[in-house]
Amino acid sequence: MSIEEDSANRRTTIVEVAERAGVAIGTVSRYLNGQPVRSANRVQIEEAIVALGYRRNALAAAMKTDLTNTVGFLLPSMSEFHSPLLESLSRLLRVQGRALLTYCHTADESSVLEGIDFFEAHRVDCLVMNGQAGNEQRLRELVAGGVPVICYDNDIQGLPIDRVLVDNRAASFRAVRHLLDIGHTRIAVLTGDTQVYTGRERFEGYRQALLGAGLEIDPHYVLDVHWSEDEAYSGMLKLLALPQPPTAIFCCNYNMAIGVLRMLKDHGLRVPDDLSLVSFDDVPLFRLHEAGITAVSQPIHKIAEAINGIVNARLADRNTAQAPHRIILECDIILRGSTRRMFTAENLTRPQTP
Amino acid sequence: MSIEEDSANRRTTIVEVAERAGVAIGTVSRYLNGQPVRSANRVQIEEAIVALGYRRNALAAAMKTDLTNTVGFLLPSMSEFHSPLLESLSRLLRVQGRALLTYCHTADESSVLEGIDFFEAHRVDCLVMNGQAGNEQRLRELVAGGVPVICYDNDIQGLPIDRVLVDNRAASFRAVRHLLDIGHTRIAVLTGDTQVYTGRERFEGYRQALLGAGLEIDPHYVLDVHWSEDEAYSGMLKLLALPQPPTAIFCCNYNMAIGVLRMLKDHGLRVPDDLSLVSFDDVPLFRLHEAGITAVSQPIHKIAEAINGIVNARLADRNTAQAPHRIILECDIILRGSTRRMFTAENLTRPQTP
DNA sequence: TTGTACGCGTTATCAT
DNA sequence: ATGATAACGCGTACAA
Repeated sequence: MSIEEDSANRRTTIVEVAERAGVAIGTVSRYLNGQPVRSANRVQIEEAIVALGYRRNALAAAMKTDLTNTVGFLLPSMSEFHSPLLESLSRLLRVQGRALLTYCHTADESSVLEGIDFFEAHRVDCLVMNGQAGNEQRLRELVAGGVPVICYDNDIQGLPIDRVLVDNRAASFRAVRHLLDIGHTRIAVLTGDTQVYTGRERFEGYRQALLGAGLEIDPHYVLDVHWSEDEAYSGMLKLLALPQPPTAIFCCNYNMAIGVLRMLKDHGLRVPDDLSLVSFDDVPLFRLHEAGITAVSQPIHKIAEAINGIVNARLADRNTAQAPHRIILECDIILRGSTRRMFTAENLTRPQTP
Repeated sequence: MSIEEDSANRRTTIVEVAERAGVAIGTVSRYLNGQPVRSANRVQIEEAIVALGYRRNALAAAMKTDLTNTVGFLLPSMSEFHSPLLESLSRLLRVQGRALLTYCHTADESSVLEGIDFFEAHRVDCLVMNGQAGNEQRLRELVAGGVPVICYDNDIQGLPIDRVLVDNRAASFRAVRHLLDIGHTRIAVLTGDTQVYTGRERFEGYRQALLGAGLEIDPHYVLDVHWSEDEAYSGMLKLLALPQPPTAIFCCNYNMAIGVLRMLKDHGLRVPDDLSLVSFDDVPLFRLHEAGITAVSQPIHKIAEAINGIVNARLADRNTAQAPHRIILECDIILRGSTRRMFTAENLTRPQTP
C-alpha cells in the first residue's frame, strides 16, 4: 500500500547500502567521500555496493555541497577554433572529476540568455564563454550570485570576470610586418566587427604595422566583411577590381581567408603568385593547402589550461574573494608558402627583419 | 546562532517567493511549471521572482521528477565529424530545454567507464555515444537501470540500445564504383580496424564493388593503417613503391586521406594527375583543395535530428517499453576533381554508369 | 570512529 | 485553484 511498492525500478540508495552492510548511513557516506572507515566496515560496504549496483546520486550530493562538478560552456558554434578548445578543456576538467555542460547558442540575443539561465538553474560551478557583448547585466548578476565567469577569445570590458585572451594586436602586428618585410606595401585587410575586442585589436595590429613602416592607411584597403566567408569572397573581388589592387591581404580570421581562397580558386588566381595571404587562426586546411597558408596560430591548448587553472583556483576556496584573473597568451606565426617576396626598389632600401 | 546565519549568499528559494507573494509554495511551483494560476496570484509571484532574483534549482526539481533535462554525450575527440554533430545536436536539444553534458574520453578503456559513471551519477536522461566496443556489460546495466543509450557512427552489436547509423557499405560501394566507372582497375584501399563495424562495412563496400566488376581483391592493395594520418602517409609510400602501383585509392576516413594528401604533396605528386583519390567523410578541406576531393558526405545534421528524435521518443513516455530504434541514413557522394578518367582498352569495353 | 536526525529546494498528493 | 506536508537521496553536525 505504501508508495514504495510500485516503483520497482527505483535506484538503490545509500540507505539500502547501509542496511545491507550493517552500518550507519553516515559511515557509507564517509566511505564514498574517501574518509577513513573501519576496514571491517569497508569490505561490507563495498560488497553491498556491488551487490546492489549502487550508483551515487550526484544531484543529491550537489544540493548539500553546492558543487555540481559541472562547468557551463556557452559557445556560438563548434568552429575549428572552439572544437579543439572544447576537447582540451573537457580532458583537463576530467582529472578533477568535472565535465562540461555545453550549450551552442544561435545568433539572436535571447538564446545566449537562455543558455545562461539553463546553466544557473543547473548550478554549474563555473561558466566559460567567449565574450558575447550585450549580456553584461546578466553576467554581473551571475557573478554576484557566486558563479565565477571566465571569458576567452573576446574581451567584455568593465566586468568583474576572469579572462583568458591572446595578444591579438601583437600577433596581427607581426603577421602584417612579415608582409612588409618581404616588400609588400599595398596590403589590404579583411576585418570583422571592429567594435568588438578581437576585431578592434586585430585591426589595430595591422594599423600599427603599416604606420610603423611609414605607410598610410588606405581606406580602400580596409574592408569590414563581418568575419564572413561569403562577404570575404565578394570583398576580395572588389579589392582586386581596384585601380591599384593590393599585392597582399591580411585576414582577421580563418573564415574570411577561406572566402578569399575560394574566390581566387574560382577565378584561376593563385597564392602566392597572384596574391600574398596571411590569416589569423590556423586550421588544418592551411597546413595542407598546396602552397601552405601562413597564419597566426592561437595556443588553444594553453588557453584551455589557463581556463582550467582558473576554474581550479576559483573552486579551491570559493568564499575568499580573489581579484579577476587576466591571462594574455602569445600567438605563434606559422610561416608557410602563401606569401611571396616583392623585389621593388622601395623595399630594397628598407631594413628587413629576417 | 543558527546555521543559516553566516550563509549570507544563500540563493533565494521557492519558499521565499511564496512568502513574499503571499501564496502557498505549491502555487509557485505550479506557476513555474506553466500550470494555471489565478491571475491575481500570478502577478504577485512574478513580482516576487524578479524582486528576489529567484532562480529555479533544476537539481532539486530533478530529484523529484527524475528528469535532469540533460543528455550525456561521450566522444573520443572533437574531430571534424563529431564537432558539427555536437553543434547540431546541441541546438536541437535546446528547443526541448535540454543540454549536453559532454565528456571526451581518451584512448584507455577506463576513461570511457569514467565517463559513463559520471553521466549515471549525474542522472542524464539519455546517453549518446559513438559505439565503443568493450563496455557492453556496463551499457547493459545502464539500460536496465532505465537510461536510454543511443549510439551513432559505430554499431555495437547485440545490445538493447538505439542506433543511428549510415549505410557505410553502400556509400563505399558507390565511391569505389565511381573509380571503376572511370576506368580504374588498380584501386587500393586504406582501412581502419576491420574488426569494428565502420571499418568492416566500408571495406566490404570496396570489396563488393571490385568483385562486382569482375576484379579480384589484391591483398597488396589493402592496407590497414588504423584510421591514422601518419600511418596512411607511410602506407601510401609503400603502395607507390609496388611494382604495379595503384592508380587510385579509396580512404575509409578523412584522416587517412589527409595523410595521403600530405605524402603526395611532400613528394611533388599531384591529385588527380598522379593518383586518383576518393575518401569517406567530407571535410572543409576537401572542398577547398586545389583539385577538390571527391568524398562520401555523411548527413551529419540528419544524424543529429535522428538522435534528437529518439531522445524525444524515449523521454515522452519512459515507462512503456519500446523496441530498440535503428535508423540507417544514406550518404551522398560529392563528386569533385580528385579522380581522373583512365582511357584503357579494357574500360572502354565495359559499360559505364554516368 | 559511528549512529541519529535534520536540512538542501523542489514536486506531488490530498484535502479544501 | 490553493495550501499544507511528505518525500527525493545525500552530507553533516552532534552526541555517543
